[in-house]
Amino acid sequence: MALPREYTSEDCPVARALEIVGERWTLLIVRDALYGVSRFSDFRDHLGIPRAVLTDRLNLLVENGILARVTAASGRDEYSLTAKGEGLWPAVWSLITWGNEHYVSEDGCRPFTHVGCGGTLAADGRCESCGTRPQPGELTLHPRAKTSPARKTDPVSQALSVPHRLLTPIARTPAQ
Amino acid sequence: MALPREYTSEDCPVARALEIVGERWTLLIVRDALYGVSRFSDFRDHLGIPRAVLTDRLNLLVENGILARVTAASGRDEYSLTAKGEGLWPAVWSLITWGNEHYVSEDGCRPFTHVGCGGTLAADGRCESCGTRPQPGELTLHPRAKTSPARKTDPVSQALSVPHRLLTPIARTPAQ
DNA sequence: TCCTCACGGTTCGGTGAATGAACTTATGGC
DNA sequence: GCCATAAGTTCATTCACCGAACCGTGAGGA
Repeated sequence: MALPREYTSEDCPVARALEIVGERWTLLIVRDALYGVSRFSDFRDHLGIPRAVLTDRLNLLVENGILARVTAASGRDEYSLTAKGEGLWPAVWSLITWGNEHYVSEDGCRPFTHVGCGGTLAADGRCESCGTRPQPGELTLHPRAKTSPARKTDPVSQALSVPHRLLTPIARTPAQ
Repeated sequence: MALPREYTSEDCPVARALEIVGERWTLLIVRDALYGVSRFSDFRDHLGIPRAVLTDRLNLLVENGILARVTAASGRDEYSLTAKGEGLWPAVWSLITWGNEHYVSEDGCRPFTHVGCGGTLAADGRCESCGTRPQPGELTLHPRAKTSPARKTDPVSQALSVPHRLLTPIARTPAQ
C-alpha cells in the first residue's frame, strides 16, 4: 500500500504533483531536505512525525525519485534531494512567502540571502540585488530578527538558529 | 472538528500554510476556484470529491479567508477567491510547472497566455513577451495541443476545453 | 395546488490511514 | 559482554475518508 490515493483528474499536472507531494508530511520532509536534513532521526526529531509514517514517506519519496537513499560512511542510510526534488524549491518558496504574509509577524520572518551577492530573496524568487533566480543551494537561511523565547533543542533547530546555507548537511554534533 | 490537525513547528510559514492548503483536496479546490469554478456541484463533479468532504473543505477555506461565500441572485451559494486566496496562485503555478515537467508529455501541457500582450507564461511565472508577472485574472488557459481521446463531460471540463480566462465564471449552460 | 427535479447539504456504516507506545534489529564504543 | 543509539516494525486506538442514502429548499410544470 505504498502508493497514496490517486486523484481522479490524472491529466492535470497539479493533481499529479499532489498525488506525491500532497500527502501529509511529504512537503515538510522536502522542506527539511532543502534545509540539509538527511538522517531519519533528524527528520523525526525536527518534525515530530511518527516513525512508521516517516518510514512510509521516505520510501514514497525515494520511489518517486525525489529523494535518493545513500549509505553513508557511518553505515547509516542518508537521504538527499535529487534534481527532481530540488525542482520543488519554487513550490516550497511560494508557500514560505504566502505563509509569511498571512501568518508570521514582520520580525518573525527568516530572510534568505543569495550566497553570490548577498542580496535578499524577494517574493518572486529573485535576488533583490542581482536579479537572478538562485538555486536553493545558493541561498543562506538566516535566523529571525527577534529572538523567540522558546527554542527547540533538536539538532536541526539548533543548526538553523544560526545562518545556514541550504542543502548543506546540518551539524551532527549533539547539543549541550 | 473543523480545524485540521496541526503541525508542531508552528513558527514555520510552510507548516502554517500546509495546515490549511496541505489538507487533502484543498489545493485542488483552490485550483478550480482559480479556473473560475464557484458552485458546489461544479467542484463536486469536476473533482469527484465526496460531498461531505467538499462541505468540510469549503467551510475550512471560508473560515480561513481563502474563499468567500456569497449568495447569488439564484439563491444558491457561490464561492469565490479572496485576495488571500488569489495569493496562492504562485504555489499552484509552481506545482503546475513541476507536474508538467515530470508527469505530462510535451504536447500534453496546457499553455497559459498573458491577456494583455498574448505572451506565454514561463516557468518562473513571468510573461515571455512583456516580462511582467501577471495576476491569475490576467491569464488565459488554453486546451492542450494534442486532443486527448477521452473527454470528461462535466460542465467544468467542457468549459476548459476551449480557451478560458482564469477567475471568470465557467459557463452555466448544461452540455449536450 | 401538487408533483417533480436539481441543488446543497447532512447522516451513517465501513474502511483505511495516522498516531503513539512498545518491541526488534543492527551498529559502535567501552 | 554490556550499554547506547539509530532505524525500523508491530500493534491497538483513534480519526479521517469514502460512498450511499437520506433531508430541506426553491424553481418549474401540469
